[in-house]
Amino acid sequence: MSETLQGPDFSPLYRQVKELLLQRIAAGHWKPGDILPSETKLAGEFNVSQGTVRKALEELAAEHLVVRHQGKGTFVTARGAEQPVHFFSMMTADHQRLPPRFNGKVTHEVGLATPAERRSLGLPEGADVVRIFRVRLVGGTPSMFDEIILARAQFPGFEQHLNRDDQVNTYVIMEKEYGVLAVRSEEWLSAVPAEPRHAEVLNVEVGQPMLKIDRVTYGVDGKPIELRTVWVDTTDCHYYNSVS
Amino acid sequence: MSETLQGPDFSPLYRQVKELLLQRIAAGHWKPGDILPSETKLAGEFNVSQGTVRKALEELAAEHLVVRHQGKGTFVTARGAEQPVHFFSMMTADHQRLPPRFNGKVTHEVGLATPAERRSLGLPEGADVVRIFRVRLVGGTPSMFDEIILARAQFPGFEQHLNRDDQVNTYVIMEKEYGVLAVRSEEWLSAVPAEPRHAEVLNVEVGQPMLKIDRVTYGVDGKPIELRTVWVDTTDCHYYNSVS
DNA sequence: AAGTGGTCTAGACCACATC
DNA sequence: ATGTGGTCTAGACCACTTT
Repeated sequence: MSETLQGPDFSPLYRQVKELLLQRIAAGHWKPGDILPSETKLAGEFNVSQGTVRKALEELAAEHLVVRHQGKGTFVTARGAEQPVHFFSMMTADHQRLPPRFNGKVTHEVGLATPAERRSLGLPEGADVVRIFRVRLVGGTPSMFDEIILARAQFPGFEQHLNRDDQVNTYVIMEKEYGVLAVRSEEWLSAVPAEPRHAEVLNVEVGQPMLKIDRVTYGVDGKPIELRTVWVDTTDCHYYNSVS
Repeated sequence: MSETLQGPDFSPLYRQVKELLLQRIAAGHWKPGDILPSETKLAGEFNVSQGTVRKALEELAAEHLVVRHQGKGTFVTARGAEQPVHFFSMMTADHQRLPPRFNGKVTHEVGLATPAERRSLGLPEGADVVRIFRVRLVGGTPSMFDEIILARAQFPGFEQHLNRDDQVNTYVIMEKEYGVLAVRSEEWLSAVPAEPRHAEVLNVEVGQPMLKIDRVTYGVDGKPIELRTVWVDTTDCHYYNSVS
């Protein structure tokens, strides 16, 4: 790595190191929760200085792909009971995080992806998707209606995992069962009238204002892995965002 | 700065440097748009290494308090036509930024702050607030209703600045007229039925779903400077958020 | 040519966790 | 005692901007 690079695809050394680490994480060489080699070892392996490896790791940490602990080491991000998914923005009225809790009735359907779904998920024509529906509870009362859309080929049998527990997080399942790490989401919010199918299960009137959240979630490689729409009765909770 | 600090209020050198720079910006020693001394000069002044100053500046840049340009220098963040406020999350239906445009009819009232307003703004009992009301246009049609609440003592005559132009940004006014830099916002979103006062000016039916955004904005010193509630008709626009 | 921030290196010492 | 990441330093060279 000592020769000078100048080509059009030039990038700083630490970014090249970051890219290599990213590829190994994406390929499952290190799995969520695994410890990475120390800065010194990585520096030796890549023939760069420890400071260069450090800068690569700091960027990965800023993107929540790894977690660093002084005295312990650097670990691939793992979600679970201890480490909740950080990109979940619903809060109770008194600004507490919402504990994940569902009513246990998960339904699903398998079908051909619509053109819009294919575009958003990057799927070829004729691909199948799984659409999963469930209801989230806030303080015991049904308040949110989830519709989750996944590529069937990427997550075969996904819906079965959701039926096993009433508080499973879909991103934890993706991680533990399919080795797919959710990294980033884009969300679009609007206010819409409650539809009959929501009124039925959420104990609201048809037409009552609901917060609608359209979300696309991306994996380590930057490709979309999930589409989700959530309809929320915001009587008892809010969507929180801190922006700087 | 060579003696070892160990006390309960210990903080790394680069954070102390950052704090000093922050204080100077907050005090108006450097104003928005001003260039800061180079890393080398700051390092000399503070008797630390250039790398330590760099780390302080990088943190300030990450928080959008300064902007760095290779070959030119480091500048205090300035908002305006060129550099729009980055924490404005409403997008048109086709994912474009909304140009700021108001209908020009700004109304306001001055009154005693309510207990809730005092708590949110950190005001003493008996303090006055100004409440400003205006309507934002999306593609020419009125779509958003703003209620802006400010401490009267901090921003005397603020409402007059809003009447001068139909596309002024309140944070630009705070910066240019009062030397107050808005740095961070917290927002809470919910869906609510349109009230009569909104229906009247936004051309919607009473009861129609509206996106309600409650926002608190903080200044350089971390103290709240503005309360705002925005009611949005999300027919033609969405609230966008990218979360990682 | 001179000055700026961006990258890279090498080495020192510290704080923290584990053995 | 050892190993980890966190801080701090000093110096080199590069890329970009302005004079």
